[in-house]
Amino acid sequence: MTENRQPATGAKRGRKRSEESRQAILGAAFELVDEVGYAALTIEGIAARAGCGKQTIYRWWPSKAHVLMEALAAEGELGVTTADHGSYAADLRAFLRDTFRLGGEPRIAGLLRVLIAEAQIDPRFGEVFRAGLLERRRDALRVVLDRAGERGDLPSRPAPDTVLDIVFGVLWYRLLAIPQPLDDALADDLTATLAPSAGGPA
Amino acid sequence: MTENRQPATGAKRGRKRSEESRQAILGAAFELVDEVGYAALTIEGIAARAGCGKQTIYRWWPSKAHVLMEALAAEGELGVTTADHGSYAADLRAFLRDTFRLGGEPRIAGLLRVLIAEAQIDPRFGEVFRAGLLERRRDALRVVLDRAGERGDLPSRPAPDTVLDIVFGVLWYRLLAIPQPLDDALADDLTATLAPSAGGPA
DNA sequence: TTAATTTCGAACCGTTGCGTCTCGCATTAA
DNA sequence: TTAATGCGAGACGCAACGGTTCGAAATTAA
Repeated sequence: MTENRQPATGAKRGRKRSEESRQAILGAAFELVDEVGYAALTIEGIAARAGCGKQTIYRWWPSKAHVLMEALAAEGELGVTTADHGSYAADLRAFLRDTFRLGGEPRIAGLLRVLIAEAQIDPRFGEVFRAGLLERRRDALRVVLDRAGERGDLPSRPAPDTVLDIVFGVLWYRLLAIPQPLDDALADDLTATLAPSAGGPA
Repeated sequence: MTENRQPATGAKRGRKRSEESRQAILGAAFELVDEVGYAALTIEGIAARAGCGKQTIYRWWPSKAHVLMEALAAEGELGVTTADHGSYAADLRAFLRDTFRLGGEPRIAGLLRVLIAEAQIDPRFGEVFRAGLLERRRDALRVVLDRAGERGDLPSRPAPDTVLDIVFGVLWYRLLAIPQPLDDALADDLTATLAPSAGGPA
């Protein structure tokens, strides 16, 4: 064990981590996975394209999936949109359209697909992925639901947790099962189903 | 190319395929994936446990995922339940409960998870999996929806295709994203949302 | 300035499983 | 019988893993 001579607050001793290498690695991984596919993606290949040694990757990431997850966060900034549009239906509709548009980007969609796949196969990565991505998205939608609850705007029928399951369920199912366009029509159909007060009378 | 000397109807020449080996392989794969996990599952390991040569596996299946998909069909018989219960709500409720109960079996759930994961990573297997499993399940639920349509029992609000996406979306999302029990309460909540005529007045 | 610490790129190596191939034997139709 | 096919077993070359070691460079505390 290294003895603890540093002051409790950071200020480590030696050479700093190279931000340049970090970005080169993330960029190389993002490009390569698109060119050769996830199965053929290798740490050695990433290192070669990034112009760094394998060890520099192994030092900071436990697997290629971890690299890609960080690359996803770096390249496709996940804009969480939970602005207040005045009503539950409007909020939900906006959330769905934005989320679907993001999930419709082919590069993003491809990454999401292989990452959730790897999360099933590698339990260690699964934890990171669930906490770092899936739960965050659920939290974002929960903001919308909580606001609707305070407004008294929330239908009683599908329980809030069920709404979460339906929204993200449909999103992921379309990505994984039968790749289909994730269009606005689906978003509106879902909105009408989950927030009937919008399209109906009143 | 082998010349076509056989009569058009089967009746090949040489030794027949060993049904004993086939079942030994499927059983070994089913056991091993549970013991060591999908990532550590190897063709060599399956062959060793089944007491057969590697070639006997490679001759009949292109990958371990294909083996497991056949093992799933062999072990967990997928009972598709589309009996007529008199109303759309009752049919849907029964379908959901049965499907959820099946997906709740830990062994089955584990297999489903790794198979849809592999389908994302290996496109060749993806086609087989979508056609042989995902589409079949959609077809089963479509029977229920078509019958409801003929009865005039079908709500206008969620389009039939959207119902498919919601039902299977929630099912798969629960399996993949946040392993939760898939209980009857969820099935009933979904039924009430998709077939409101049931819980409501009239 | 100096010494300690840490990262860097590069190379090496043992292990593992893949996928192909070959062997000798068993089984079956012609 | 003869030809064709499936079988178990195992050898083979290949690719990638993942862990280690090396010298050089960079950074910071003393």
